[in-house]
Amino acid sequence: MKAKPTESELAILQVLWGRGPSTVREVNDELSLQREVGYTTTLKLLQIMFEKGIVQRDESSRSHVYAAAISREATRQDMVDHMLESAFGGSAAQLVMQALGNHAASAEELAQIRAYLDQLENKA
Amino acid sequence: MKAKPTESELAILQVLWGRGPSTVREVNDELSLQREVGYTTTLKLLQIMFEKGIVQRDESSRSHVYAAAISREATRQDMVDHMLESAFGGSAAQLVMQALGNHAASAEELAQIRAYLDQLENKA
DNA sequence: AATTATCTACGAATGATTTCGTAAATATAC
DNA sequence: GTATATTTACGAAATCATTCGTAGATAATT
Repeated sequence: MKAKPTESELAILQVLWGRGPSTVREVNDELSLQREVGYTTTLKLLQIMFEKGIVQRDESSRSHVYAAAISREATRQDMVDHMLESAFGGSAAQLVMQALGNHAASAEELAQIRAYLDQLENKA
Repeated sequence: MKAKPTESELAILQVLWGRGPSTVREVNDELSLQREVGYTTTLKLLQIMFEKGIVQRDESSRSHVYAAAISREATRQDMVDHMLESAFGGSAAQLVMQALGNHAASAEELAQIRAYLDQLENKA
């Protein structure tokens, strides 16, 4: 099952991952902090995402409660895989260097990455 | 100037970056190796990309010759930046680890990344 | 009880992307 | 020179993503 949320869907998933299960109102309120978005627009998107199986919902109360049905991890991985395939010729190293290049990671982040590399190599 | 090519446009850019300046026929022949695509579809896409300024073209011969007008590097960077923003909360380290996680980089690639980290830290 | 507010469902408009058919011009082959 | 093939330009259909208005049901307020 490949997760390929659209741009708007991803924004909603971010809210659900961050807040946990939420009503349309709650999702819309948080989205509205960033950009203007109508309530029924958020509602419609959540309904579409429900049909697609991207979110699940609890209909026991009048205000349905939506929750992400795909994990942040898995979604990120699918997005990275897709980008690797479509733009980096499958080379993770190329992607990594591009990501670090113009994006001035902090010393702490760099150390974190080194530790991760150590872990990867010890496993092999 | 933000480069945000669509999926199809990216596929064409890949061909142009790989082959250098090419005719519609040449681009279409290469694309056809991967998936079925009509000649006029490729033509139309290149015309649209020309209008958008994504490619340039030489009309001196009857078969126009198209070339990428944006670099692979810059395009990759824009894509990475966009993904960082939309899915990784701006954390390059998170993206890097996600990219290395399920994608079993070779020992050679890992070494390449280490060298790149060294270079980054020496510069700071 | 009547009014107001909130929520869901639905449909539809808008815009972007992708695809390809057809016509006209030009070149190539017979 | 006539027929065939190749190429460009154009338009338009098909699909997808985004947005929101309206109607109807339910709840809350007065």
